[in-house]
Amino acid sequence: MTLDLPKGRAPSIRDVARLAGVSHQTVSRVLNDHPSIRDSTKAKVLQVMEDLQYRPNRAARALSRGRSRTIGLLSAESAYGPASSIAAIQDAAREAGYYVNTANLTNVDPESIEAAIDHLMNQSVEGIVVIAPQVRVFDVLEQLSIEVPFVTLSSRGLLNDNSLSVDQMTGAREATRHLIDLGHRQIYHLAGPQDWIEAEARMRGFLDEMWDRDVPTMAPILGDWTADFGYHAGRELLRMRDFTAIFASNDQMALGFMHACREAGLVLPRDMSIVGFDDIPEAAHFWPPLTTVRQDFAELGRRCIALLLSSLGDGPPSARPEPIVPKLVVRGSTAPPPF
Amino acid sequence: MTLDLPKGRAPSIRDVARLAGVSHQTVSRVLNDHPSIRDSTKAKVLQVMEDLQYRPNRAARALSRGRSRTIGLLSAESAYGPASSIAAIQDAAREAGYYVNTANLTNVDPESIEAAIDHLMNQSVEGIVVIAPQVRVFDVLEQLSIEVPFVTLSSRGLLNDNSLSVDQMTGAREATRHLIDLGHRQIYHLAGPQDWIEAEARMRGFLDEMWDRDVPTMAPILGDWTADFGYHAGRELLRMRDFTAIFASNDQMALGFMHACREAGLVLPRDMSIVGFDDIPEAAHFWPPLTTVRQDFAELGRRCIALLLSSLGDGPPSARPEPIVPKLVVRGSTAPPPF
DNA sequence: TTCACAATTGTGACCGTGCACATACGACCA
DNA sequence: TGGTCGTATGTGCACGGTCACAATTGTGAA
Repeated sequence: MTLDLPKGRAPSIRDVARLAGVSHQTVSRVLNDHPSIRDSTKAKVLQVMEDLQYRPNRAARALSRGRSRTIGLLSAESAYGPASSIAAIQDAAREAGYYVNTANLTNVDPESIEAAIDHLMNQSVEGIVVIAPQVRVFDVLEQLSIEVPFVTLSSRGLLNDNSLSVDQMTGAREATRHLIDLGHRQIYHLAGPQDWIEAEARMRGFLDEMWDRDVPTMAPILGDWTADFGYHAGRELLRMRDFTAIFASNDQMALGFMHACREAGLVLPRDMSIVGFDDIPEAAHFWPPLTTVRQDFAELGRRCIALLLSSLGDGPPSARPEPIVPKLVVRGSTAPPPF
Repeated sequence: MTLDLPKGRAPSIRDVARLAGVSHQTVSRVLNDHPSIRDSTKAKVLQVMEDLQYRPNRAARALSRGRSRTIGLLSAESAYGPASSIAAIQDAAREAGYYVNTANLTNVDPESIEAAIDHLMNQSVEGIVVIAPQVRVFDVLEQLSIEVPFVTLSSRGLLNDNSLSVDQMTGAREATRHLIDLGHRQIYHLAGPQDWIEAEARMRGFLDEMWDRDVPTMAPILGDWTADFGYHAGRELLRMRDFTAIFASNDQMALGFMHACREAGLVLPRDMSIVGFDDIPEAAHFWPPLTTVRQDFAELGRRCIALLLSSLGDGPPSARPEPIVPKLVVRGSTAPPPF
């Protein structure tokens, strides 16, 4: 006495209801774990669902509830760090029953940013996570007056204060202090691109520490995060050997700089001390192994979702979270100055 | 004479219709670029949409059309390569008017894989892209009998033949040939994890080339892609200096191996030749700069979406695409053997 | 038994859009 | 003048869930 089903169409709660001999509303209740359903009824319905390979239709649910359970992720194609936060974000969101829709940003001109946000808004995302740490992106976001809660992964107390970050300044200060403590007095800083928030914070940390310790500073070099840049900058800088240490704003640039040093015949770390930032997994195997600052990107990603969910009214009303403090990892690329 | 709108609710086509003095269906036609609409009518409707900041409701659209315009991306947390394909996939999909939903795979046990696929299916994705090149993932996929078209990024002609890949074998053969041509006869292969399809293909390429050139092979070392592994494996291998060259299955392991070489007092490339695979952006700045095999991951990602879209009936019926051929990049980490 | 009340289940409308079909309008031809 | 056709627009319902509310059943106390 099997009733047959409309073929070519996925089964709906009404199909399930008919076969289970209940009303569609009862099926809906089973789906949503409504408290007052007789166990026997529930079992029967679940059995039919199983038989029919029933899957709730997300669009219908979103439509009738007015909630999409989707989070948008705006990410700028970029370095190691963000990439490892992204996985954490997706995992955390999924665990909380949300879907994640990603939009990539290849350019940071206002049009692209707006287009990407638009793309996300068009799918009725309930919240947005922004991992695009360029200053410019934030400026655009600020003007866009986005209608949904959003969280940014960077350290500027702007907008709705929903921003999270690693405490870049402290990390940079530690790195700088380490060099000063070793006895270095001529220290360059290989900074990240001017318009990156992280780059700015690291540079500030460097400058502040130098200032506090009364060490005369040399103008930072503005780079672009790549190993290539570190290499070329190194070639330039090493013409005048007027420094004994360098603090690079990320590990890639540090690597490129090391390359330039070896090419110039320097022995590391005897002739030159180098500190990086990020602690990418390869840093321990550079030659010499790189002294750097470790950040916990995964933790950052998880907190990010926690914060967003609390904005959405889901999850605990997370207190304004403290920034994650990064940690200096001393390896073989730093030593006292040669004289 | 502005009619006011229900507040607290986003405007719908009916709201637009009312204000524009037309029927909701006319508004729908404007949205979908229906050919027979008077220009004046269309302009009027568009104006009202603009005024109201109207956004079509995606859920409603998906429900009524029965299409979600969403693609699922199943990705295994992994190395450099896939990461750079992902951005390309997302861009290409967005350009084609699709949304991308990502599910990460942290474990590759069958339950996790099934859960991830389930997560994607639950949002009514129309197709799935799989970037999870472990053999196991494919085995599970094969058994799961997924109801939507899907494309995989790897070189096994299985399932619906919708798989794309870089021709790993050819790349590996070229790398190996390069070492043999330099005069090396004792060559180790530092392979990737057994269960990765790429790892297998590269190992096969290595073995085939060695065989064809009548060079006796030594058993490959099975690694885990990390620089750490390359380092530790290197320490072991270098106890017996019974080889003059090594072909590592990715650049990270090559880096770790170089670390071990220097620690053992070897001068590179004089005492040891090393070839990697992938050409990550940092490889040119290793010490010495790494000879490696370059793959175009972005192109791979783009083709991937093209293939999936054609399965979905969108886009041109792309002919079965040829695999992308990687290219050997010779740098400073290879030289003739010492004797 | 009978009533109050809680537990369980059913009914119908609604969410916002697209589809099938009906209708109105104008042009053109016989 | 009437009929035919093509363009432009309107009407009503379906999509698959959820919500508010109504109806039914079961349980214990009076």
